[in-house]
Amino acid sequence: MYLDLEKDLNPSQQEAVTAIDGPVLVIAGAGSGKTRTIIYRLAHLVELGADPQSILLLTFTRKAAQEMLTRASRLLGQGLHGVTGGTFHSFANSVLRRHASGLGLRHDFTILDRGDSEEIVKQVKEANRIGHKDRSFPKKGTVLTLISKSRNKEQSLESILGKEASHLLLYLEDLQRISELYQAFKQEHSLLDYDDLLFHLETLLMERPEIRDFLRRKHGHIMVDEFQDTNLVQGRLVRHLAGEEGNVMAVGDDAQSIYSFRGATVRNILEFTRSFPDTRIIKLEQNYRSTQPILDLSNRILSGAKEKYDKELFSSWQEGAKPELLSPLSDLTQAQIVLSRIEELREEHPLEDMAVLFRAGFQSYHLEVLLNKAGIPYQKFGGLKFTEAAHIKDMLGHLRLIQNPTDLPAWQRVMALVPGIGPKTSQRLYNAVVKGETDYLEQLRAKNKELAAVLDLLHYFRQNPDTPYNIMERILEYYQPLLKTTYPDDYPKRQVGLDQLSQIASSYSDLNLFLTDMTLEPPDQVGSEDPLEDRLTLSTVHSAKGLEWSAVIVLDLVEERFPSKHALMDEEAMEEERRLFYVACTRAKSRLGLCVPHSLHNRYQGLSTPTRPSPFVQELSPKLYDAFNESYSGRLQQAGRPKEREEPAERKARQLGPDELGFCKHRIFGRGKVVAFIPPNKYRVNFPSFGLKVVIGDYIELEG
DNA sequence: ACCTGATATCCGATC
DNA sequence: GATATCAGGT
Repeated sequence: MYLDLEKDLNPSQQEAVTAIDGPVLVIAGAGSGKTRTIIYRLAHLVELGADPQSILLLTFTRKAAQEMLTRASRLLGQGLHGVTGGTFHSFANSVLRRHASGLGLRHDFTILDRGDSEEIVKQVKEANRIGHKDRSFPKKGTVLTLISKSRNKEQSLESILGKEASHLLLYLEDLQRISELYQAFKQEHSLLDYDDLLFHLETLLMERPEIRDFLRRKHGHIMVDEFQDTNLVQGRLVRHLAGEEGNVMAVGDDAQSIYSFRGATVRNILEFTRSFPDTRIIKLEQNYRSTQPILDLSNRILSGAKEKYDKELFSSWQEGAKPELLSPLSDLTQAQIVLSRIEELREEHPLEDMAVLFRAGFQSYHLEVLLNKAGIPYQKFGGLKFTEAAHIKDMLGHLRLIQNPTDLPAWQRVMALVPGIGPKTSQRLYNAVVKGETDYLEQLRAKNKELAAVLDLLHYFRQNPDTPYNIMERILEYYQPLLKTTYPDDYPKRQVGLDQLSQIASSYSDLNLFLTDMTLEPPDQVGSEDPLEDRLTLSTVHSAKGLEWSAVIVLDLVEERFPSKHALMDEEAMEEERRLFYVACTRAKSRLGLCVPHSLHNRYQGLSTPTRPSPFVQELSPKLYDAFNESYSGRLQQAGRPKEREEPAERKARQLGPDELGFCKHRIFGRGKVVAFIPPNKYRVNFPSFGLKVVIGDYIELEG
């Protein structure tokens, strides 16, 4: 059996598949068969006799890599054993494990997830009494975000602060100090965060040319997917690995770049041709996914961009329903309306072929409640991850501590579970353990039976290594009772989570590998029920990247939500929001719904605040969609019919007309965007550095 | 001295 | 829902 490229692919795709010598840059529009092209290229390479081991496929998630490999082997009718496929991070991890000693690292280093890194930030901050009792000192999460941004964008903390958080500039020195202490702490205790994986790999490749050359020889064919979302180090890593004349293919779409917040830059696409002078550039512009009406609307979103994209997708399917603009009265009724729309669409499409997309994880809460009530099964991507739940972290903490006794975040978690031990004692114990001072330890052990039991348990497994599953079974014996006391309300749910973790663990024989996978590629939100069940997808737009559904509904297309309020004052950020919206719309094959609620319910003020439609929606010509409004009876009504009444009765704040809403100046907060008027004389204003504030009218000066 | 529970504030997207 | 600090108890 061999591939019929001419029958299965269009000419551009064929070119991309067969250009296997030298560097290739593929600019692949949304839905242009990018994945298909990569799959055929994989298969084609192997068919031509390339050793699968020589292929390196770098993708955005491991899931993506795995899916491509499975589909390619199905196409070929043979397994593709030996292909290295995964994320930059997982690739870096496996190289570093093998060559850790070359960098003065322990080969069993621990990888920190975000929460772990925050814990370390907190610890160095407290130990050095930085920002002590200062309420306005940035929180550990903010501190970590800034440090990581600085590293990812390879800019000084000062310039990051100046651009994104100028109100924190007065803490610059403290933040720099924390950053240094954080780096030193990781180094000292064999801990690596996500950024370290990439930078350490780069160091290794530069300092050890023999290792670099070995990898170059091994991976004669490199493919990089989602190239628009790689950051500077990743770009350099590709260059190091490929060499100047390497057989490297980068696939990306500058119009879909949505990760600049973590340092991704389209510069990598632009500079690809400079790094590899003989690059062939291939464009895929024919869209095989969406109907023409959906593409028309999507193209229109891009045409409003500041930076122009020199492509316009055209569809293979002309016919199709126009996108729908749904305008519920509030975000609460939006959930209701989306639910009924899904039930209608269900007549045409299975649940698994539909998705509801949103900007941030919490935006689906209302809908989730209703879906549960209505008994509609769903899976959610983005938002809280399986491994971020407290009980899972507790369990993994024990395992990590067995593997690396100096893993501080794990230590803190485990010790916090022991009665009578709080943060101070835990810290002191940790210091004693690291320094090998047994006196203090013994003293406490004698007093605290529970402490002795836990330490003995950990010690036992260090002496007698066992499978992750067996270790977990043993730890559960003592953790299970704790679960009930600490989570009296929802421990059954958490019990299920632990069972799932056991299930996953049972397929691993190596503890280190299991732990690494849990941080690097945490399992998708594990549904409790049958995995084959027909389920609706709820997802953040970011997590929906690369995926497609027949019907897609996008929530909360109002200012502050989508675009996010963090982006309102920053032009570049707004452009990224625009591309994000573009990505959301181009996920849809035949049905697209855009929701623009008239008001948002504000839990903490206990009232509904009016909204303004997203500017990206406002600039769309009404010809591009059919509009429906929610009537006061809760039903959708085609727009253009006589309206019943202007304002809902319960609305407490008056909606400002578009002309009245503008910018204002505040003596302390600076310039901000007026979001709403709250009678009698207050305003809700979004200040770029301070966030949303309710201010009294007398204190601000309205512009215009 | 330090643990533990109560209370106010804020909330983006990911490996 | 989480984080950080405060107040009360041992």
